[in-house]
Amino acid sequence: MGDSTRLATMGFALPIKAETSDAFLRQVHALAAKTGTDACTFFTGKILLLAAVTLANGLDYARHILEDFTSPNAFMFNTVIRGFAESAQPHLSFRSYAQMKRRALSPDSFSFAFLLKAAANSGSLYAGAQLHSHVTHHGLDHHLYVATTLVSMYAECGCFSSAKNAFEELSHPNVVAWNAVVTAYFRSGDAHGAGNVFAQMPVRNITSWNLMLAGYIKAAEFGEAQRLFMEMERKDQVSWNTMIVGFSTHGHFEDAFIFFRGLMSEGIMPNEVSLTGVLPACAQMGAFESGKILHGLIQKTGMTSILPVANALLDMYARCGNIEMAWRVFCCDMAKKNNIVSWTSMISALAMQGHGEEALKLFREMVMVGIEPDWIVFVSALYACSHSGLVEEGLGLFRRMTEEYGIHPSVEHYGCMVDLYGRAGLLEKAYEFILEMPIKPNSVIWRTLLGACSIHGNVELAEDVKMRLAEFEPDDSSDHVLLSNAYAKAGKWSDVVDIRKSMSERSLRKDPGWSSVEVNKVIFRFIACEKLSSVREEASKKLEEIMLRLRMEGYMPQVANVLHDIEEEEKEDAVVRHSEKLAVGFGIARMGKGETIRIAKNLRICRDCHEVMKLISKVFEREILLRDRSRFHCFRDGSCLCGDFW
DNA sequence: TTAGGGTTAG
Repeated sequence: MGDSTRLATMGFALPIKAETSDAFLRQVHALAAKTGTDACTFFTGKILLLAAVTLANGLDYARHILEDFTSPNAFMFNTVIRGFAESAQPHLSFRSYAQMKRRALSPDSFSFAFLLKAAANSGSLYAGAQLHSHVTHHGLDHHLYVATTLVSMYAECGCFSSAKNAFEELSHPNVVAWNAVVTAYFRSGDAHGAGNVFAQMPVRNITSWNLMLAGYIKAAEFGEAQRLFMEMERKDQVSWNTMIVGFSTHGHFEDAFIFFRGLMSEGIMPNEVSLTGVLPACAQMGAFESGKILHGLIQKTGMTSILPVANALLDMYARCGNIEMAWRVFCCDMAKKNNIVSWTSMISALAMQGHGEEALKLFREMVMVGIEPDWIVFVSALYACSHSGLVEEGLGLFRRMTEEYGIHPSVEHYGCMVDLYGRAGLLEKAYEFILEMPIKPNSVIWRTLLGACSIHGNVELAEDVKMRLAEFEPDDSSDHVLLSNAYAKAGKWSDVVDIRKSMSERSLRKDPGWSSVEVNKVIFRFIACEKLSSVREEASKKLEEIMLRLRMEGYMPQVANVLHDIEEEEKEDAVVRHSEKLAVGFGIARMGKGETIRIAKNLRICRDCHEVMKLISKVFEREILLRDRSRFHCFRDGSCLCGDFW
């Protein structure tokens, strides 16, 4: 067989999703040029397709091949248009389309399917509407595939009425077109309308059901999603994954676990989507033991080399406070290449434990190995600085972010800077910084400063900031609490009482705080004001015992003098029954002495709880690892590794 | 040899 025949045959044999190396493809192409095989549109078309789909810089390569080609056909252009449509720069598809027209080639239904996808992916209604008129001009607006893509494009670009019109153009829509219009309803925020269309559908397939699940969950209609899920005669892996991911991302972690177990008990093997769904639930809840079991499963199924899975695993260990295991995942599997997500998780992990210097070292290492920092990793690096009191380093980093990397600071970066000054006690600097910000400060920025005022007891500034915050959300209870903490820190008890009273009168309550603790691989979550249950009773009883013992050791609650004027009921909710105290009580009741009590909390720990945890660790000889909204606290022998800086 | 609808990490 001659070279040219062999190469042409290869054109047929090369599978599209093949793992192809850049060198191999270029070699094949060069050989083809020598033998004249590259004149074959079929062969070169396939090369273009392979380059566009599988190579890192394949699109530019493909475009160059196409430019040099004497007589390209529509297929070749479609391939490159498709490649760009799915890339990070979908608008480049339009350039290839222009080139196609310059070469006097007529776009077909395939071209428009890809081009409309490009318009959808770039969110450009302008481009989409223009393409629509080209579609009409070519008489393709009733084409099933093109019209379906039109529906999706308009929905994606936020133009619901046009999406509906495009659908109504179809005299015989098939199930895919129906599905597209249901998705369009959800996109427009009309879950009820989507439900009506779903009810009218002449035929449904499993995807119709699955997109209803996803739509209801995105609309926070969890009950509807559950009801539909129960009604489904057949559930595939996507159905289960939709529930796991959906419930997990909306903070319903227990439900995410239930669906994950449901998937397993159906005999379906969890895939990377199931795991990237359930691992964040473990991470948020601090479910270390459950996370370890998942790690075993991941190793057994060879998924450690799948980067999103490895990164979710790394983040789980980081958020469960096990930095050693996080390191192990970060370093171990040589088959996977850590990307910026892995580095960011590792940097945050170190920062959360107060290892600011090490976090910054890792950041520098990341830059050294050639990873271009993005805005998120800068948030983590700045967070590392603020949590370890590294003011100069933080300032330098903030400057370099713009000067060297051209990243314009977002409100998150400004927040870190305010925190950096604020925690370090440079409150006036923080205040000036906010006033000089080129973007309008939001409530988070002001609340960060208010938090710093409360730590340092600067009442005057706290009052000013509180006034500014009232413009945003006057009824936000956390602002009142922060101001009252500032008064407390400054010893102004009567002001504390006034605030608490006014909160009580206006029935402002704190966000329900929760804390979770893992006992024997089972997670127990305690919520501040929930009704009595047997578990809660057990925790409360133990807590009373513990507090009695602590009082005997000389502990005085920091709130005793704060709350003397407050209604009895209010006292109940207050510091005495903070959820982290219940969690630790439950941990002591149920766990053996040598076991670390791991607690995760959704809000920041208060000073009183921090003191109590320190005492418990000493009096009861327990190690307590507590992750709050801000960082990790590790209580051992009567002190915390955070050194009371948080 | 190319297509339309549903689930994926910081």
